[in-house]
Amino acid sequence: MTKKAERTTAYIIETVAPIFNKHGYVGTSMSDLTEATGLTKGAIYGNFENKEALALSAFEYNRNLLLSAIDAKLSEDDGAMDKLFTLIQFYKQYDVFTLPMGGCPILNVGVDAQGNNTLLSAAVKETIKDIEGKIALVLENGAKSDELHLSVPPLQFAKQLFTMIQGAIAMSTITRDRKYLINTLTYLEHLVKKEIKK
Amino acid sequence: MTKKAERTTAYIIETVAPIFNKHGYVGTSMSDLTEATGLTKGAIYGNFENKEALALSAFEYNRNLLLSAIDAKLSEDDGAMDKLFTLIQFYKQYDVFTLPMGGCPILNVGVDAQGNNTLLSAAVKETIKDIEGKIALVLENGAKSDELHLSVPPLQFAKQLFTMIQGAIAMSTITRDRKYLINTLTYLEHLVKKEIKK
DNA sequence: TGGCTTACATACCAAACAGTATCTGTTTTT
DNA sequence: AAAAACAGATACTGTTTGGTATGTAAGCCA
Repeated sequence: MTKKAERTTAYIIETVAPIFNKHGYVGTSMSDLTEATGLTKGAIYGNFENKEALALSAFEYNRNLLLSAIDAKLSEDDGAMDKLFTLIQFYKQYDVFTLPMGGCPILNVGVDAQGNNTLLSAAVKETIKDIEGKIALVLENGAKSDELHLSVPPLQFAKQLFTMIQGAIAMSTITRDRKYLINTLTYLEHLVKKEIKK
Repeated sequence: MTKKAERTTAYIIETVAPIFNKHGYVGTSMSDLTEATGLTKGAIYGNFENKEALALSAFEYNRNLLLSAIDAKLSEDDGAMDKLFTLIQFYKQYDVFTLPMGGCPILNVGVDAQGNNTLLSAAVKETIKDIEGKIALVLENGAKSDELHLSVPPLQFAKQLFTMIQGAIAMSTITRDRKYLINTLTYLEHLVKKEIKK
């Protein structure tokens, strides 16, 4: 059986992650967290060195949820083209997927931590690199198996695609209008088809 | 001659705008602002009702800088196509343009105020609508004069274009890598050419 | 230049901030 | 079941927060 503290640590992270993601690092106070968890500061500081370490763990938790979901989607189908379309389909619902974690962690933490918090913004950068790598891998395999053709290197195409997706995410979170997400990803679907399908 | 307080008010806004934009609303303390301006809280609260009103004025200041720059770029050329390319060229340098104001106000304030601050996030939404409208107008005129053809309504195309631009801005600010900006806008240049040029 | 007005500084407020030392009750191990 | 280890609550630290009442000096107009 897991030790008491381990369960508490996990519970704190789960509870706290959406709050940090929604209100930002400075926008989240320790008393917000004690209120949400029903625990005291003694309990939280017993499990985490300080506020920053907790925020970092919270981001990593959200990030893992996201990366796992992407991995799951990318392993649903066999063909590279199908993998891409499934991913696009996933991002069409990205707003409802990220709702329980308080929005897109990449956008929220990335913008929030920009400049102010080295650790957090490094973690976000790493996450972006991860996702771009996953997409690039799909493209590379698709190119190797002659399923698709690329006019630019796989990683560059992956970056372009992800940039546009992230744009749709940014616009729909800022305006709270999910049409940005749906319209852009529908367009990307058609763009990918036209651009790289053999 | 302008009255003393008017000049002070203007001075405060100019000085404070990049700070709010960079560190966010809660991330900016009144003492940050007294330090930056060299003024005291008495001076600031004599010119602004409260912190929120000051932050709103600060955003509006940055927003006007941005809108004016866009207007200037869009009136440089005559043709709709040229206007679009000049705009794209402007956004290729958007990072150096927004450097003195502490980054993109739409992205920074939009994400920061999301949910937490009704006034600010409404102002951001309004700004987005403004820019999309400006782009749509160019497209509409270009379509009327048969300079370009659109498969979707002008406003929808404008929204798509702006979404992708905003994606490039988001990625380059989060990663601090201006390649996202340059590559994406170079791609958009070619996309616009292929998609709507007659 | 006198006297009124306006602009800013000083000094202060209660509340909230992150963080911690200490104590107690509960697990866990022997 | 007793001892040792640990987890979490309580109560507190000094500092900083946004905001304000009052004092003072500069600006402005007659």
